[in-house]
Amino acid sequence: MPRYQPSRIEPKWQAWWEEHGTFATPRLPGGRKTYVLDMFPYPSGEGLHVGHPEGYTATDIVARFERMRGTTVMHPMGFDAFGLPAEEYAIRTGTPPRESTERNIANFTRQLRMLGFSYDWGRTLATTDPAYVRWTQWIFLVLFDTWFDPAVQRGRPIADLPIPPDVATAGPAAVARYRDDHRLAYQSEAPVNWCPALGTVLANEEVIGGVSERGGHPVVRIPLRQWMLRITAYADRLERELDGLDWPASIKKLQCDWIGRSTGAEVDFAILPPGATADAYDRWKAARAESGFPAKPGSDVLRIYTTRPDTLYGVTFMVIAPEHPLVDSLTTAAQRTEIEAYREAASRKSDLDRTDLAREKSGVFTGSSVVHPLTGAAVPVWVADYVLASYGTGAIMAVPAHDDRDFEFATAFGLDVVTVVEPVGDGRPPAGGLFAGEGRAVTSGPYTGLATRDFIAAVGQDLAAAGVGRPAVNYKLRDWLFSRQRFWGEPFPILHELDAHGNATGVIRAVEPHELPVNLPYLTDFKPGDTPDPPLSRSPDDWLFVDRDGRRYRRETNTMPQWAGSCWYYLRFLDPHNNDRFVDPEIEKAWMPVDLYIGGAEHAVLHLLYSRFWHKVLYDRGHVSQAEPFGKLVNQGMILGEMEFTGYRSAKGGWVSAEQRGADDVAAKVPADQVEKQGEHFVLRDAPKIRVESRAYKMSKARGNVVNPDSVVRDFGADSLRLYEMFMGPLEATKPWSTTGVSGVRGFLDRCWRLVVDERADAV
RNA sequence: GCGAGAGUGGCGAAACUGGCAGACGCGCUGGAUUUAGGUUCCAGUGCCGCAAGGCGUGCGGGUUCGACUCCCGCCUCUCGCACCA
Repeated sequence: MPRYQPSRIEPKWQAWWEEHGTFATPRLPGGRKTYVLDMFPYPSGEGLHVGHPEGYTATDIVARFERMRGTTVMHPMGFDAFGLPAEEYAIRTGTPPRESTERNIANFTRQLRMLGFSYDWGRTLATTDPAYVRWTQWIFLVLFDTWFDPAVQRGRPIADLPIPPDVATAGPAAVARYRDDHRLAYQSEAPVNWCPALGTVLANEEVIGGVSERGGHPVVRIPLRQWMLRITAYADRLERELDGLDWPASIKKLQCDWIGRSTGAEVDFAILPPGATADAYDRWKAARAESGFPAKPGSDVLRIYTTRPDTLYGVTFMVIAPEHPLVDSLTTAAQRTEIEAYREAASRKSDLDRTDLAREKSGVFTGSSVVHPLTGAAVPVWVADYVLASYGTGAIMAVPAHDDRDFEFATAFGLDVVTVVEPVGDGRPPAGGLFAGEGRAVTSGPYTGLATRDFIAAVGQDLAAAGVGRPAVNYKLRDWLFSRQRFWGEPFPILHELDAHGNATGVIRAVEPHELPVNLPYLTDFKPGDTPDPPLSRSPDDWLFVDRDGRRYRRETNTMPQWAGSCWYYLRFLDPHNNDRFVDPEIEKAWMPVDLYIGGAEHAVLHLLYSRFWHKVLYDRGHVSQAEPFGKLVNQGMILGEMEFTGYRSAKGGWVSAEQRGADDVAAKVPADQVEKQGEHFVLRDAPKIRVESRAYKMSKARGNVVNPDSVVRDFGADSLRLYEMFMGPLEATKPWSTTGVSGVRGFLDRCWRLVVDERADAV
């Protein structure tokens, strides 16, 4: 018998499996079912990375094990193929993105087959397939056709939206606009990071220090009409329904933090006209006591949100965001120049800059004051960018004695600090005048002596009774900015009505479901332009303009973000060839939820939150049978490059120990076999006094430490690669690659082979 | 700062509900094959000790017939989040 030769064994059986449909999954499970899913890859031009097969091997083990136990197993694979790299490659080379994407998918498929995973390849899909895009667009139309009813905490058809009488009497156009404002998919003017040099809008993460991460070009914040998805309506359910899921605690925590629920109160501070007399405030107070707390604040109040209404007596100033609508009216003539300049500077910063760590506090006094609702005292109003317009009401009451940000600001600008809470128990005095914890109230009028919790309850009632406050819940989660000024994405199935002059009337309508998909037009030029106008706006007229019912419409020219396709692919795998529905309800009910979902932790928040959101909307509208898509989730860790050792050489050429190196000594790579471990440190084998530094880096082309699965399979075989990756350590851990480790595993497989095969015997 | 996770040989690590600690691999040592080096194969390898034996899962305590595993306190490291009022 011959030696163990994976290069002969593996392709033979892979061909056999394919020929015999070994891993084909029936339409419905016979008895017990399990759905084992990998996070599908983006088919990049580089091909598979050794990190991919780690999770894929883990799910493959479970899938094969369950099949052997008689379970019907769903184990599919597909491709998340829309996205920026294909588009940039297309722009560089002039190749249409669909061409390079198809080539990359073919290469990925070849590599995945070579690794011998037991996927049902009859179910494969790519998010870029027109037949798939059709249903992505269809689900978008479900979102478009849904409003969130807070009374029942669930999405309902837009036709069921109650129309207030004053809207109804204003005519059908007003009703349509009212509906548009309540849909889960809606349009709004949102400030975005626009980079003129790159001709594109950038994500917050792509802007560093006010310039683009790529190329260092200036980025400006401009308002732009955008499609948004009302994920905030589902914030409460997205948080609460994490409970029943078998997910790592850290991922649940991450999602909770991202949603960021907090409870507190909204409080109105009256704005009195300059020179108002004392009784003007009394009149305002009396009117408020009668009318109660208005749903929307008028221009006569500054509404704030606080989690600590018990610190109201410690308020020494107010801060509003530079984008707050009252900035103009609150700014006095003397302060106007300074405020304008500050606001201008703030508009150039991205959100990320503004929340940059350890930044010095900055701000400008508006010149105006508001009236404290409990004491009647005048409180000065400042504008500062540490207050974000997009959270709460965009305005805060500052309590420098009990909030470290307010404390920093007060210290920087010499504002008063008034202590109103003291710690109870060990009686430690607050350090540095700052105490952010809960305790007992001091110098707080009638509330003095109350514990924080009791104070919050009591003052909440009193504020509500006086019509100047109410309990409130806030979320860090923002609505999801869903449109991109890009070519390579799903077009929105939306038409904008035009008037006789070709201008948009503001009326929009959905493309009829039977007209889907709206395919991308053929464009020779899909580069982003000088303006934020999307590439699709340069489409040929026969794509761009359509006539319906005697009216002319222009298609929406933004495209959907890459997340769209990955939000529901796990449903399409169940019924990939269905032309009538996105998934057959009987099939969906039989297979869902996904029993095991494995993928990288980088998707802990975005992908997993977005798909849960879409799934809940589909559930509310009766299209799927369960509220949550993924039962058990496991996050694989990253595979780093081979461990690298760095030594230092002096100008004379001799080695210098790492901890004693001077500024002039140069780093040099040391081969691993010249290094050994001594206690806590690595040293040179020939000179054990010389310490070297050790570190494993992320695999990257630039560093040249990328390991290609093709060469690993060629040198050692797919089974050695798979077995090695499972032996590297815990799936969840971040760990370095080791080629000697792969060869060790190959030696182990060689030994296994010899246990059952006598290589010295003649061929049978 | 807040949160989560992890500390076991020279190294990556295993040990499922408390029941023979260190499977398997790397490295190292010895041997076989080879003109030699490399490759391949076989054996050994937690630490101390010639041995008998003793000691060992970050440190200190506790529960238990029995603790890597459970409880309390401390130390170290890694990862995530971080002006969200």
